[in-house]
Amino acid sequence: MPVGTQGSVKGLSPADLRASGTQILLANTYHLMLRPGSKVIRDLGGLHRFMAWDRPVLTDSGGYQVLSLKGLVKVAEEGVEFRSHLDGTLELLTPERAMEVQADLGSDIAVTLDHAVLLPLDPAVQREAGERTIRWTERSLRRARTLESPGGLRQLLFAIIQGGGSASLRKEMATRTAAFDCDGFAIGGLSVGEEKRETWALTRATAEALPVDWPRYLMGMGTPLDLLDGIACGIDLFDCVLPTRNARNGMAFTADGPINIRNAEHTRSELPLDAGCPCEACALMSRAYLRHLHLAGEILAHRMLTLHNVTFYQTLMAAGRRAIERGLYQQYAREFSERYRERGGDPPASA
RNA sequence: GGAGGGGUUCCCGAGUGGACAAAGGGAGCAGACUGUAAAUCUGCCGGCUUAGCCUUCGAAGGUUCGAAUCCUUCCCCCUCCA
Repeated sequence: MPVGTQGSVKGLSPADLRASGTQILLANTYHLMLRPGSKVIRDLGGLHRFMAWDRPVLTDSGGYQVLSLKGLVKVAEEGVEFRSHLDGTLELLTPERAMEVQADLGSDIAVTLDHAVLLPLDPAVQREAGERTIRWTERSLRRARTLESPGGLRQLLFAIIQGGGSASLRKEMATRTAAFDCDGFAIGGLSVGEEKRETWALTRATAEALPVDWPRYLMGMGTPLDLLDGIACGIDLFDCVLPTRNARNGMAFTADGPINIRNAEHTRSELPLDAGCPCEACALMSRAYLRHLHLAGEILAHRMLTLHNVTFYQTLMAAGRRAIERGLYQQYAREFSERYRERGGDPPASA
């Protein structure tokens, strides 16, 4: 799921997103609640109509903003108190309100409010955040069942699982969350300071404690290799800002590893970003041209690199799905990883 | 011909006797970015055998313990007047 925090995958139009192979987007409760306001979007027929996107949307509940936003005032049992980053207004985001906003937005998948924490952290505090997340999940789901979305859409509900850096706590939280009546599960609070090995151990522990046939969504990850590793742990859905944010910062993901388009080595390179990528940038544009656009501050650089990265991710996932259907996933993931890691760069322009 | 202003490290531009290899910005080079307050942020940016040394502030010479800063001559640019 490409990330479209404010109802936009920065730089891409709905047509671009369709061309990239994107099936579902993520948007954000907190940001859209502050601007333009969830009632405005509801009155305009919901987020799909508002942003001219007719495919599925998942909305994040705003729990991540506890970690990312400077304006956080406090996390209490009632909910999360924020100082709006737009005008300083004090805002209380409760589990109930998070679901009300998401119902107004009319996302296809709404997510419960959670209490995410950064690692490392005192185990007692990790437990506390996990327990609070369970209570908030219960409140979120109860409220969500009383709500109606624009157009009578039946909104699917995903429950977020926390549990910090402890596999046993994660397992327990997963088991207890699995007892709730919901449509899928989101694994939150990972890639927040722990070692990568830990990330996968925790992901696996969580996923194993969840019912097999329900969708599992690993929140906020990751790199192309992360996605392949995540799939191997039993994950079905991902979101991450890396392909879009890093595109704007000059990074392109390729089968031969990430490249920084600013680097001088691309000055005269007539190669595409990735010869195997079906995106418009790779079909038509050289690295030299994209480098020039980026250094010149041209908006087109951001659009084309974003289009490329999102297309690259979607192509990677589509190929992964095909490999799974044929029972060849491990081989697919290994071959991709080896090339991605080992070549780790571009052939010289003269080659 | 007369009056005045100015030449600083790739560029713009501070600096008017010691804290100056020289502020700041740009350009350039490299790095970071994982449920987006990010088209953002960080580092490097004269050379070397790097707690030091060498070369550098238009050129040459001089004053001084010490000069990008003061003096002399020269070269070059700009403005105004005739």
